[in-house]
Amino acid sequence: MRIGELSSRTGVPVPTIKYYLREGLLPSGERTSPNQAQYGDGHVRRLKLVRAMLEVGKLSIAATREVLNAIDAPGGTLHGTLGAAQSAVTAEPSAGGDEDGARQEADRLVAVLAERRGWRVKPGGAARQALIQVVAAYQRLGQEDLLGILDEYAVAAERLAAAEIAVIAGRSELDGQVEGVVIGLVLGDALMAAMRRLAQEDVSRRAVGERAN
Amino acid sequence: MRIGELSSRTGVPVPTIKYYLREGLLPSGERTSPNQAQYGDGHVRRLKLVRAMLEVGKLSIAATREVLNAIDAPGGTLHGTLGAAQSAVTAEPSAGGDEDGARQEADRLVAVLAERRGWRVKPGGAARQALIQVVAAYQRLGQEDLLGILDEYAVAAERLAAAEIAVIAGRSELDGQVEGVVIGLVLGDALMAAMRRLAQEDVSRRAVGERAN
DNA sequence: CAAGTATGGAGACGTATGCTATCCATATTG
DNA sequence: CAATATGGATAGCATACGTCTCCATACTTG
Repeated sequence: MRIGELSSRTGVPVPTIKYYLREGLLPSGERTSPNQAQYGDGHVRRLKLVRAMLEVGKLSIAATREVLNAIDAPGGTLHGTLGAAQSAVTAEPSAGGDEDGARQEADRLVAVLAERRGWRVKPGGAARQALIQVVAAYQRLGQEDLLGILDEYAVAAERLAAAEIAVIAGRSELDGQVEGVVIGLVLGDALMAAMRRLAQEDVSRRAVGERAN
Repeated sequence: MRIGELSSRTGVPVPTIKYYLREGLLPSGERTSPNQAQYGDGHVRRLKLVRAMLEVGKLSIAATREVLNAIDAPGGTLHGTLGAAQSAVTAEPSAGGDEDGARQEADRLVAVLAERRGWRVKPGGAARQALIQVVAAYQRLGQEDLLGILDEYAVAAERLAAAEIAVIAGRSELDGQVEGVVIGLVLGDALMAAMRRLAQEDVSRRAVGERAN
């Protein structure tokens, strides 16, 4: 198929597809003449993935490109791909000062948590740094009591990660596994966020005892 | 204190504070003369909250303003404030077409889920629409099997929401409660996302049997 | 096979966002 | 009293994510 059909099959405007091609989010089609190219089902699939990461996952173009590179990297292990994708989606923490020491306190809290849960995670890893940042923010806002349920979050995260990996490990082809892990990573955030809102709405409605929402 | 001290106490540059004042993210100080104003601890507090929502919560200036308005709205119930804050942080879904019908399928799936969990949530609510969007994305990407663990997500979300509300309900002043609910909403997403990455890292490391991370 | 439309490729252009910089008259400070 | 800071307002800047315009070439439709 040519670009027009790729567009109509995915709902993505032609100029936007051209833009993605330029940005390296989509491999170019197979050239049949100097200015003609053929696209296949793989392009449709990839384009849908790109849109999902951009629109649902709210990734930037650059982050999306890095994630795709991680997926496409040949010979990577699942674990390696996940790590690469994680650092792609986790913006590093803008190196702000830490006058109040919340950063160090948070670091300690996270270390204790990891210990308690038996997590062996890289000290300098993107995921860990991100968590430290968030915990520090809670502290700076004087919301230490909310950090009391940190373990609830941890348990929830553990269970979800385990369930997700179990589903993905059950897939036959490796390609599907790699893609699944990354989709679970990127879209999973959005899924959990939406689910949390829904649950909050319900719990808060009950707590307040409001009739018929 | 004057703006300079407000700046040094929060680490936010003076021009940025001025910008926030203009954008209505921060109330202006108490004028002592035509071009002098006094800021207090409330301003420090509010400014920290603003920064946390922008940097950690990744909210836009506009969303931040709406959330603050929800917090400041007089006479709102906790439930009402949560609802207002939720629609502020949940961008509406850009009204794209749904040629493939994934949208309808997702809608049905979410309805069934809500039924199964006993959730009474607004059909047109922002949270629900967001979830439908995410579920539709999974389907469009052919990741239906990952939706098999939707209930795990739901249970996790329920537990977290309940724990959070319990902590907040235990607070004495209403102001603290309102702020807590909103912080739990905004920063909670970031917290859960970071936690998920950490757990994924650990689970994937175990699954792959890698030695010493 | 002629006329009209679509394509690939590349650069210019547009819009939104989140700050920074510059001015300036007035206040404060050393 | 000279140097610095303030508030207020306007202008400028960088980044991000597209969209528009061109153009020579290729399809395709009557």
